[in-house]
Amino acid sequence: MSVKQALLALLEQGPKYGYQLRTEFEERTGSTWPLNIGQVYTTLSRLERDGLVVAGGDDGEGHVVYRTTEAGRAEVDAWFGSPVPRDQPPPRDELAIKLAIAISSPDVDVEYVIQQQRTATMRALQEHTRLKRSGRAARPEAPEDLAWSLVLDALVFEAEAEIRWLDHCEARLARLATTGGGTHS
Amino acid sequence: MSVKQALLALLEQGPKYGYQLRTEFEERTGSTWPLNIGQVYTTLSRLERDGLVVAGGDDGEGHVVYRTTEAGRAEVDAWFGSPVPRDQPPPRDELAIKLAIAISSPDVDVEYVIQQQRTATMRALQEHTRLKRSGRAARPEAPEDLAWSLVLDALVFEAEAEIRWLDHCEARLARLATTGGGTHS
DNA sequence: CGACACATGTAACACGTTACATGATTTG
DNA sequence: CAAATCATGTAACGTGTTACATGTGTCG
Repeated sequence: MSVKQALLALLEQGPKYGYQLRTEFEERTGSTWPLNIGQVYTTLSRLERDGLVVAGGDDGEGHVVYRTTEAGRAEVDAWFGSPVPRDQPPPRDELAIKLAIAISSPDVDVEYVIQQQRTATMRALQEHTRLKRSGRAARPEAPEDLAWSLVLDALVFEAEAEIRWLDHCEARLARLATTGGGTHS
Repeated sequence: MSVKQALLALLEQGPKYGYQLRTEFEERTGSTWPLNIGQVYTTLSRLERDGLVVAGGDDGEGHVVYRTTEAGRAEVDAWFGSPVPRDQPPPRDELAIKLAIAISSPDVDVEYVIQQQRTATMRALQEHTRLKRSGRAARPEAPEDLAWSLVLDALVFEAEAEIRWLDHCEARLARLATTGGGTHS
């Protein structure tokens, strides 16, 4: 649900062809989220079918160039003008679901699950900070570098929150084990 | 990619039928993520097709009862035994993508986008804390209540991290505007 | 020449959502 | 009786992934 709008937003800054869209998408997010070229073309077909973009208009090099329509422009404005919905059913959080089910399952060593996850998340966190230190994002001058830097920060913030939550879960479970709690189920 | 494993894990605690699986899933996650009943049946069909569950064995009330196979049990063990992958391409973050593209787009008021999002996320955060105060999660005694409590905590931690990130973005952009930066593009 | 990047697609599949169809049982 | 809940499914669609097919241009 985000590739569609992202491609549309990129197209609004000037007509582009498919391969170019992938390149620009990856540049602006610092190659954090690789975008399969196949998906670019299928998404463009659907956008065209829905009247949000039109193909046509040579760029003098024989590329299949797309540009936004009025409806497409409206869609982009709506995207930027409204927040990503964070109320109502939030997107499913696999980790939270996993722990929730693990807790009420005998035969599952919840402590171990938590420790495994923390190790993995900390490794990811270290990789993100390493990238920040070493990359263009270290001294962002161009807007694209700033964008990359901020994307990396988002990943860092998310990872830190996840680790804090895991610690929190561990503490709650430990307290439950020592005080009344006892065995579950 | 999480409903499949969740249903499988629930089935490993005893044979169940479709409707029952939805109820249990929602109970254990405190109705945070409603699960469409249609998806339960299609997922069960696919699990059966893949040899992870088998249908059959009456429960004495004419329900279509499923139970895990050996392969299904292995799948569940693998799920609990390995972390949710947080390295390599992390799942696409719509908000991060949106801001990254917005930053390198003239004609987009990034400040406004950030403020809109912060308002929405703070509203969601308040709703989560309200639920925590008022619900069963306030004094978790049963394991399911603890699970719900922890799920709510996860949502709170995520929302807080998002707000911190938005503040961070705003600060970086403000600094860029006052110091050298100037207009982009 | 051979490998690699550029460039455009198609097909098959996985997962998820919504809406529809159908019927039994329970409860006000 | 009417409405709600329990219960099982199917169909159509949206989005995303992987793999395959095909061809051009460039560079060592």
